[in-house]
Amino acid sequence: MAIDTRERILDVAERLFGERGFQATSLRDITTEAGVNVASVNYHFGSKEALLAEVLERRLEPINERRLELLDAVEARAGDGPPALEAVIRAFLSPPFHGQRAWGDDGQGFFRLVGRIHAETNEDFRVTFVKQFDEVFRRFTAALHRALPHLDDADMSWRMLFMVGSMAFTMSWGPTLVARGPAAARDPEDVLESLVLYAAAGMAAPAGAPAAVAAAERRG
Amino acid sequence: MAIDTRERILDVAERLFGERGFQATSLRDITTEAGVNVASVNYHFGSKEALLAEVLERRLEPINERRLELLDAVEARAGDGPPALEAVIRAFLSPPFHGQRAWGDDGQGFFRLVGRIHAETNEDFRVTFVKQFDEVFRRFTAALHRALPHLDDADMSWRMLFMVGSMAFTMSWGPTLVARGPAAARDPEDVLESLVLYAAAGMAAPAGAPAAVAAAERRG
DNA sequence: GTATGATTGAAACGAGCGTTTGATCGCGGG
DNA sequence: CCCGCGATCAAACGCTCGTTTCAATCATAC
Repeated sequence: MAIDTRERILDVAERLFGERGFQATSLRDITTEAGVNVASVNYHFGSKEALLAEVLERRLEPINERRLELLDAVEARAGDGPPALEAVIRAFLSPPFHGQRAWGDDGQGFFRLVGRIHAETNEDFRVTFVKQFDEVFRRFTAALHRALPHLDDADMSWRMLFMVGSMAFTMSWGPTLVARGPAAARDPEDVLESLVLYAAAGMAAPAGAPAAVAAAERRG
Repeated sequence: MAIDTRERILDVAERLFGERGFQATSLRDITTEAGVNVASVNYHFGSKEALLAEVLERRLEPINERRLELLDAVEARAGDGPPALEAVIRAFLSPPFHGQRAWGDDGQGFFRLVGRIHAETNEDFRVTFVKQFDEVFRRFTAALHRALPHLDDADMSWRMLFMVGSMAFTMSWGPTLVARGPAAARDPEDVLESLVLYAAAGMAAPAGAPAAVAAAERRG
């Protein structure tokens, strides 16, 4: 009956998981809205968790591919020298923003889902989830190390966490912020640009002394 | 039987909500572990949602109070001039880090919960949740505007979102990161210090032109 | 000591969940 | 023509959930 049951399920699941969260969305919500039978989810995907995994993979794979492409270009441009910090960061941050009607009446599904998924789910799922980013993290960590040689491994890990946090949070709360405060309304491209500037400046901040040392220095 | 049933419930709920998330934690999980009857949650709090609200409020209220105290001190020190950017940001970021055994074997409960709660829950709950921060946001927005007069309202809103995102994400994923990469292990105080430096640099970044203008300029 | 109101307890309620089952449908190849 | 098979369907399964009920228990004031 349906043109493609699998795709219909994936589309609706993406939107509802994004709007309500994974746990709060029932398979019956999804299948009813998609106009398919409840059993078809288990038939096509095996389980609700597997459906979530496929929803994520369908979008994340091209995004991570694009990130690596852009990073390749940035590194090629840099030659043997250190790559341009802002360009590296833009290569990382821009793919999830593109091709998304990020906020507005529709199309927030995946955008919000990505934000949500970082905080929901259990520890096991986190581990599987992180694996999808292994190569991306490795490549970008190396590039950022070359661009910012004054940071040690720990500094770099934490600052990348900060950057991903800003991104995820923006994707999750951006629509809420835009809906509540018209003053903040912005084209997603502009927000991306703000985020790149912010992250680049944060990344480039001087390495701090450990808190204990800093406190001691403040004391004299 | 219990010394204080209410407190026992709140303690266990805080930990389990943090470890597993709100939806994934059942009242029976909580009451069993707390050694109290299932019905006592509804008796003392009214509902599961109300329990969550109280778990959050119990910690957030003193945190937000402390934020305002610290901001008062920073502004008093600044007199009529603009307050010190880094000090304002530290006033905002440090209270949730203090008094928490942020990572390690125990005591991650609230720390992770705060990170989670930003991404979980439905739109209705978000609105109620945000209200708790009304005064804090107003005060800090004003202080940051004085410290960073080159930013307009929209820029400021988005950058504060970026900052909160870094914080929330760090609280949620910090324990995971520390558990997985010993290289990244750090005292929570040190991570806080890194976060302050990162956020201060990001906040102070030059205001960007809208993306369309920037693209036009790149074209010449 | 007893009345009173707050608290706790065991049990059940009804609803919704993810998943499974087995019958049925549609359709291209022998 | 019908066989075989992937896809779909209605229905049910077993379970867990948040919440409610109502009797038992406790602490306290008279």
